[in-house]
Amino acid sequence: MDRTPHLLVVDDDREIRTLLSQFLTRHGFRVTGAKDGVEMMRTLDSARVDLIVLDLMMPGEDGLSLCRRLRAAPETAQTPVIMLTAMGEETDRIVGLEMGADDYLAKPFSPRELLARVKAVLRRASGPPVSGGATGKTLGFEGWTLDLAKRELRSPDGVLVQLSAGEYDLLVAFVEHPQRVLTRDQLLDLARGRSAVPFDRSIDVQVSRLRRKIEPDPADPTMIKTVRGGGYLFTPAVTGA
Amino acid sequence: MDRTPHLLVVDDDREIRTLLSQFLTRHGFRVTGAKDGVEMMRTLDSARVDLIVLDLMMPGEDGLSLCRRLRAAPETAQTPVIMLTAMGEETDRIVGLEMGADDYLAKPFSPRELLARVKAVLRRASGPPVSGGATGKTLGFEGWTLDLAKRELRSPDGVLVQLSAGEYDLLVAFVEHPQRVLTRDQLLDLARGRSAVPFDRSIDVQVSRLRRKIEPDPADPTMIKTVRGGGYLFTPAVTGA
DNA sequence: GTGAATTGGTAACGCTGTGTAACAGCCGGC
DNA sequence: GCCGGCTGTTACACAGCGTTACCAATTCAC
Repeated sequence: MDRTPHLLVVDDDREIRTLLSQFLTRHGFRVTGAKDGVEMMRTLDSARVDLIVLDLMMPGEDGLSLCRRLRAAPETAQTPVIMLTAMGEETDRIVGLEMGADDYLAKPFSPRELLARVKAVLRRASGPPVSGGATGKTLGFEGWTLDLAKRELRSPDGVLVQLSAGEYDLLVAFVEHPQRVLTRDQLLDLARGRSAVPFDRSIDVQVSRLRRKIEPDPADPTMIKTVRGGGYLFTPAVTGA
Repeated sequence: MDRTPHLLVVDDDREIRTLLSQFLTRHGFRVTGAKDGVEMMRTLDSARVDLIVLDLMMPGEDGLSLCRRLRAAPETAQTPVIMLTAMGEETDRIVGLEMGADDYLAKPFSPRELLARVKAVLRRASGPPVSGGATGKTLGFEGWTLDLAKRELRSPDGVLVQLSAGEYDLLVAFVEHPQRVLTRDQLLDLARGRSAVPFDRSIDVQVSRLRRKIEPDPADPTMIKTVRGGGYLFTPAVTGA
């Protein structure tokens, strides 16, 4: 299984971004770059990210503020963050860590050092205890109930529908991004944490299998619609809780 | 079976951390480093730790405060702690020991000296009490009761269910990390204190045995769910006491 | 409008991961 | 030493997933 961790490098300096991307890619990670908070959020919105490398000093919204926003949003509250900063002062370190960064690195640093930190953070990244965790949520759509804690789906008449792990992950991706066209690439990333290979049809097949279990008439789907040339669209409104 | 003691070195100074890690690893221990309380807690949460080496003076939350927190939490109340401090004053020693540290070492110290203390504390700690286990507490889930002091499990109708030592340890690992997908590696570490060897299927087999004793229908498990490609998930909410 | 090209649906197949029975080694009790 | 229970290993059956292939639906070129 391809569980290559997906890193997101956020830095306004394009040179640093490409440098780090190339280096980390060579060392077996999948890397996406973002030049500011807007791009960062856009990426987080449509892809699963395992760790964020975040520059502290950026024009516009800076790293601290972005980090705070990450921590505030339930989807990203658990995502590890490594902060980069030009100033090696202790105060920044403390502020960064208090803001919720998982590690901190003062510029200039060697890429090898960042690599070591990334690996260390990922090794420990199996989230904090349940106390603060966003676990145990239940989502509803069109009478169906999706229990995220139990990984269970119930049909409108309360029957437990057996989903395979892959079908469940795909459904979660849809339910967390309703009423939006998701490309096969995005779905692959959200549900499988991997990127597409040429002529990848696995999402099509998995969508087909999922439809068979949740669509009243799989031949004429209403919940998961196909957008020709675009991807798939989850039409129901989703209620949280 | 690998019963190599697992040490956790908590110090904000990366140099000291790596130095001690290397030295202790060379002397036959498994060592994890943590740079602050957050990392410490995260590690404790996902791995079994036999002893903690804790720096007294750290930015953010300091060693004394962390030690207090360790003692307050039932899972770590029994875990031995060796305190490191830059100041060799008697007061600190007393405060440290009062806080619940098992031994105390003033910087600068030779690694050999720390090694000796670690061995001594482990020898002492492995004596009377049940290792690692939080004594005296009782946990409940879905009507079941797990008595950590007696190492006993009672079914919802009050019947004592006989568990082997391994099944019990595995169940404790699950119950202490509910609603989180635990990899086979993590479970092996939590329940057995060892790491996986290639093609290690022992966790699968043990899960299967445990299911046979606690699942209403072992063929369609509801409490211990399999996450294909991920590991296992303990779904019930756990109530403490 | 017609035929070709593109895009998507899904059956079928093979690889891989998981469940579990059977077996063997170990350890403790006697 | 013998016996019984526990644990890890092995082997095999089976289910899930990705790939491929083929067909239908849609779009494009003319």
